[in-house]
Amino acid sequence: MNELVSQASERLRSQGGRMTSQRRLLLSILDSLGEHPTAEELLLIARKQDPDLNLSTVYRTLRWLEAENLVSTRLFAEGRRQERFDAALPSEHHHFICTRCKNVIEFDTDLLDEIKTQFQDSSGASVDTGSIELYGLCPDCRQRSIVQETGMEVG
Amino acid sequence: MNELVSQASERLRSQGGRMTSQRRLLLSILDSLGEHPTAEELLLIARKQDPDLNLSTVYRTLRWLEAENLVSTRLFAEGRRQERFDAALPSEHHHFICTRCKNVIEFDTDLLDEIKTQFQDSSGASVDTGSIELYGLCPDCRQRSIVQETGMEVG
DNA sequence: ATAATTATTGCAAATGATTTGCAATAAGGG
DNA sequence: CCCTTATTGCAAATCATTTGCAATAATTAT
Ligand SMILES: [Mn+2]
Ligand SMILES: [Mn+2]
Ligand SMILES: [Zn+2]
Ligand SMILES: [Zn+2]
Repeated sequence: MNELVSQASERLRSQGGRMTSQRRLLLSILDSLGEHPTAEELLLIARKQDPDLNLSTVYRTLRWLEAENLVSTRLFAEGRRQERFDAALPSEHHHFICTRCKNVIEFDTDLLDEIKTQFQDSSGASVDTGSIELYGLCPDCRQRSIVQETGMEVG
Repeated sequence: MNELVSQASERLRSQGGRMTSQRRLLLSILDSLGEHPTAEELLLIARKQDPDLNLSTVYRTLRWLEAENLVSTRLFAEGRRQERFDAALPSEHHHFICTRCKNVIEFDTDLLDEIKTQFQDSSGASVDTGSIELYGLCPDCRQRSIVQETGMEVG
C-alpha cells in the first residue's frame, strides 16, 4: 500500500470517512504518477481500471485531498484556466514552465526563505508559504530555437 | 491623457485598430486604479460613466492589452478561479496574498534573478520571466489573530 | 462635409471547467 | 448479515469567459 493511500486511510478513519475503491484507485495513481494531471487526465488514466468512474468523483476526491493538504492545486498559465493537481507530498518545490511545449520542470531553492524573511521584515506580515513560477524555454525547445535561428548547435 | 491610453493609441494606430470611447474609459480606469480588478469589477466601475458598457467588451479589451503586454493576468489562489488584471506596466513585481482577508500586497526583490540564474545553470533551460506568490497573514490580520489568541498586543 | 469601409460593440447563445442535488449503492461497525 | 449513512454516478446547474452576428461608429477616401 503506497504512502498516499495509507495517509488518506488514516485521516478518513479519524473523521468517519470511508475508503472506497474509487478513492484507492485515484490515490494510487496520484502517488505513482510523476506529473501534474488535470482532473480529466486523471479520470482517463483511472478509467483503464474502473471504466465507470465518474468525473465528479475525481473532483470530490481531489478537493478532499486539497483540504487535507495532501495535494496542492496549481494554475500554470498555459492559456487554459484548468487546474492541475500536484501530489508531491508537502515538500515545498517550485515550477518552471516551458512557454513553447508547456512542459513543467520542478526545482528547488533555498533562496525563497530569504525572500520570505525580507518581505516579512519590511512589511510586518507573516508569511507561511510561497511559490515560484519561472517561464522560458526548456532545454529541448531552447536548443531547437537556437538551431532554427542560427543553424548552429549549442554547447 | 494618461500613460496607458497613449501607449494603447499608438499601438492601435500602427495596427489599423480604433480608439473607441469604451477602450478609452477602460484604459483610464486601469491606469489610475491601484488594484487588481476582475473583469466584473472593472465593468462595475466603468458603468458609472458608461452604463451600456458590456462585459464582453471588457474582456475583449483586456485580452488585447494582454497580447500587447500592457496588462498581466493573474490567478491568485483565492478559492475562485477568476482572473485578475494587473495594469502595472511591465515592471516585474510580486504578490503577497493574505489568506484571511485576501488582500494583496505587492513587493519587489532582487533575489529572483539569482534564482533564475541558479535554475538556468543547473537545468540548461533559458528563463525569461518569473513570479513569486507568498501567502500568509497581512499585518492587520496577523495583529488580530495574535490579539485573539493571546489577548496581547504585538510590538 | 458626406459617403464608403470595416473595426468594434452589445447582445444572446455557446463553451469549458467545476460544482451540486438526489436517488441508488456500498463501506464498515455492531 | 443487517443497518446506518458516507459516497457514488448521473444530470442539471453554476461560474467565468468566449464567440457569432447584426447594428453601430471610427477612420479614410471622395
Ligand atoms: Mn510539482
Ligand atoms: Mn500587481
Ligand atoms: Zn519546451
Ligand atoms: Zn489580511
